[in-house]
Amino acid sequence: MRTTSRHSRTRGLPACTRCLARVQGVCAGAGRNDLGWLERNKSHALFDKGATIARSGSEWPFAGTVLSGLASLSRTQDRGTRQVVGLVHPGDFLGHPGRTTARFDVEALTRVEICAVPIQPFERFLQGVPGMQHRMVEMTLDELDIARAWLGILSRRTARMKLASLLVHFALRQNTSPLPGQGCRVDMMLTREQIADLLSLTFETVSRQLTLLVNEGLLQPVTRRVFLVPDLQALMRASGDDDDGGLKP
Amino acid sequence: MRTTSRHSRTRGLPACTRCLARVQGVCAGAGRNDLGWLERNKSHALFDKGATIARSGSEWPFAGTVLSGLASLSRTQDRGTRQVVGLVHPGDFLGHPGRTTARFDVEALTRVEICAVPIQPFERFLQGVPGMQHRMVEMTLDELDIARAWLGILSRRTARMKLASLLVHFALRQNTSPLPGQGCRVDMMLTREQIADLLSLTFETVSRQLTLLVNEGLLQPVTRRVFLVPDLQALMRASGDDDDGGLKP
DNA sequence: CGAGACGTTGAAGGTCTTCAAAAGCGGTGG
DNA sequence: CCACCGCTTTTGAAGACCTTCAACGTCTCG
Repeated sequence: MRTTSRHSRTRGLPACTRCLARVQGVCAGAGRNDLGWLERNKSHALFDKGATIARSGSEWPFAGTVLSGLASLSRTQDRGTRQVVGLVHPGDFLGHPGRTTARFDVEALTRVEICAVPIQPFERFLQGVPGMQHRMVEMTLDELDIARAWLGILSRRTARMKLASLLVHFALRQNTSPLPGQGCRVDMMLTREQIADLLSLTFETVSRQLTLLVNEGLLQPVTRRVFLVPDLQALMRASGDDDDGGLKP
Repeated sequence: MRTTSRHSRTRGLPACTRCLARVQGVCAGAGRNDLGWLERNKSHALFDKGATIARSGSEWPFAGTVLSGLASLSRTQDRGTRQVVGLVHPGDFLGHPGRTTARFDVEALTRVEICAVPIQPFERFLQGVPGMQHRMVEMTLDELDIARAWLGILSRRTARMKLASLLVHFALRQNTSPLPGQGCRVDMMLTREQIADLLSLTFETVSRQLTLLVNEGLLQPVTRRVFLVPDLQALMRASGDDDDGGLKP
């Protein structure tokens, strides 16, 4: 298995104009002319599952947008124990303006595909495009909101609630407009062990709670990591105080 | 008990030049001349314990720095349940540039004293002072780091570890330079119930774990909410994987 | 002092973890 | 193709941990 990353110039990358980052990512702040600069300077970075994308304390290798896969931001505590403090989904941006060193380890939880621009040219580029500068600030604020939303997941009291919250989180990230009452698809992309890691649980508990949710009809297994959610509202209810899952008269 | 806030013009406020915000807060980005503007426009806001400082979705009433007390940022879930997503300590800033509505409820956990500036004049002021603009971005990034550090506390597996983490968090915020091997003082400022709320535990568990930590000599009670930490390193060890509390041979 | 909020302690029960075993799935090579 | 291997997932049983319900101290302030 490859554990290193491969960079390749632009090859295989979608044109900026049809990239998802154009709509929701950094590039939403770029004008049409600026896109040309990005188009010329971007390159493709691939990371295999388990690869380290950035290490806490060391320099950010690049600024970039995740195109596919899933990465985790984690802190390594004093001794060995690792704590995940956030997830990076497709469309999310990696790197911060004015901050050259990483504050957290970034690890590829699955195979990860990134559209990357070398950090220094990007910084200089930012100076000249006020729209993108402003966009970067906005994105930092968004990131803050996301970190706090993530807190809301982790701080749930029971394993059931944590898991339901995480499923909802993935569902909302993967389904652009989940209609209420409409079913939707959720790809966890992770092993039970990785999920357990995220939620500070054991993989056995994750497995048990998942089968419970399936038995209750809140989930339908498609593959082992992909589920159908028949009723997202119901799942959201299960992620909160849900003692009345056993309906009270 | 008063539940509303009182604003009073500058009276009782320390001069900007000797304010802690000058060193570590927003104002660290301000020049000497800019301080004059702040000095003229700042006012004093007092909130009693339990008072709402800002409500999610509604407009920020002001931009300001907390001078004393402790406030919580919390999300109100779909139904009733409230989840704390962060703490605001003295020296911390409230409000965001370019974002006029609050994303979270801000509640005074104790009596809170704030040095406030009306939001619109402050926004205009920011435009003219590049140093402070930059400082605001930095502070947002810091806030992000703090939110993620907070995640590290909440995601601890056992009540003992959560509590130890929170104690360390407070210790580091309240003691500017805690020397290793040196004792330090921690003021929790909160009731057992509020602590339990923060950590998603019950107040009984908090009480029990605190007495355990005291019995082990990791804490010495000063008052019910103030403790002496004889060995901060030891407490930090207790906040991680600490099975060897029962020393292994 | 008496009331009310805050804090401690005990016992029973539920949830999660730990240790252990076995089954399912995906590859590789004979 | 199938046997085999490693990794993932499920399931079971025992025990640790946390919560719940309840009673009792303690502190503070009118």
